[in-house]
Amino acid sequence: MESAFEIIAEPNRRAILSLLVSSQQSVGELERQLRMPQPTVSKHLRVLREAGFVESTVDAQRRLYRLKPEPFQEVDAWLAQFRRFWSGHLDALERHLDRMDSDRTERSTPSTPTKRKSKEKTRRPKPRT
Amino acid sequence: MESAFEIIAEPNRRAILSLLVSSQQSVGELERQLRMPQPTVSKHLRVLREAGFVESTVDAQRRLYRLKPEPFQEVDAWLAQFRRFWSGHLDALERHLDRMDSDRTERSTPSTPTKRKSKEKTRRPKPRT
DNA sequence: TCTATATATACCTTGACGCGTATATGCTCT
DNA sequence: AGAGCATATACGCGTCAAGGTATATATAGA
Repeated sequence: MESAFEIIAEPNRRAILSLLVSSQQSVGELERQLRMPQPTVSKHLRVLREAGFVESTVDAQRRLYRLKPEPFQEVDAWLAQFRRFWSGHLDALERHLDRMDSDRTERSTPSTPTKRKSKEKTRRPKPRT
Repeated sequence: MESAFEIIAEPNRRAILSLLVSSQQSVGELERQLRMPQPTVSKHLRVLREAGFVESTVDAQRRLYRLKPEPFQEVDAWLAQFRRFWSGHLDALERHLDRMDSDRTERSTPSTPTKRKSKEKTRRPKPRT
């Protein structure tokens, strides 16, 4: 349960985060809105806190939880490498064309030199490195 | 294993996706670069394919896998609601002020009418800040 | 046809995670 | 001090997913 990705894999935790985006909330408020037992909420909040998604302050008997930005940025940073791929439809088209091409020409691997000929089959008894 | 979030929770799957961002790859190429057993790679690819992250075409005995944009967009869409929060420090200040206010006014739950039986007090001897 | 290669799938085991229940801790007011 | 509320934690359980090993399927070449 280290990475931010595992944290947000849980639907209830995503729901909690979505609720906290409007304003900070106490455990009881989250509990009521999400209609889930209090221990469940507390436990998810603990996970979220330890992962740095939220922090809490004490208000009498309550704990007020609010978001922290860092883990979101981490996720966003990872997602960024794909953004150029899917946000631009240009890229999608590009890849589509590239694919049709490589389907026939038998694609060039980035690492492998690819000395392939036209109709040369991919015959290549590659020894396992 | 429905949501896109659960899919990218797995580190090896994220690694596969990151490799595919440069160009499409065969299972064997991924296997070598990631240094993990072939069945593992195939299994992860299957999960990724069923979740719509990748698609494959046949090249002789090989399968060439490449990315598909939709699930990434889904993740990004969810992340978007938090973006205004972490990118602008302004918002952080806003939240801080809002919090101090809501401490006193005691927010009302959307579904429950909030029957504060006694007059609301919300004692707060230690604001902690 | 037989063999080597490339990928997929089946079976099993293990460990982690989420939930429910019960209980503990902490705070406040009377 | 005692009661009541708000939250945290401990424990047992069921499930599910990931890894490993073995095997199945498909394709190409001799």
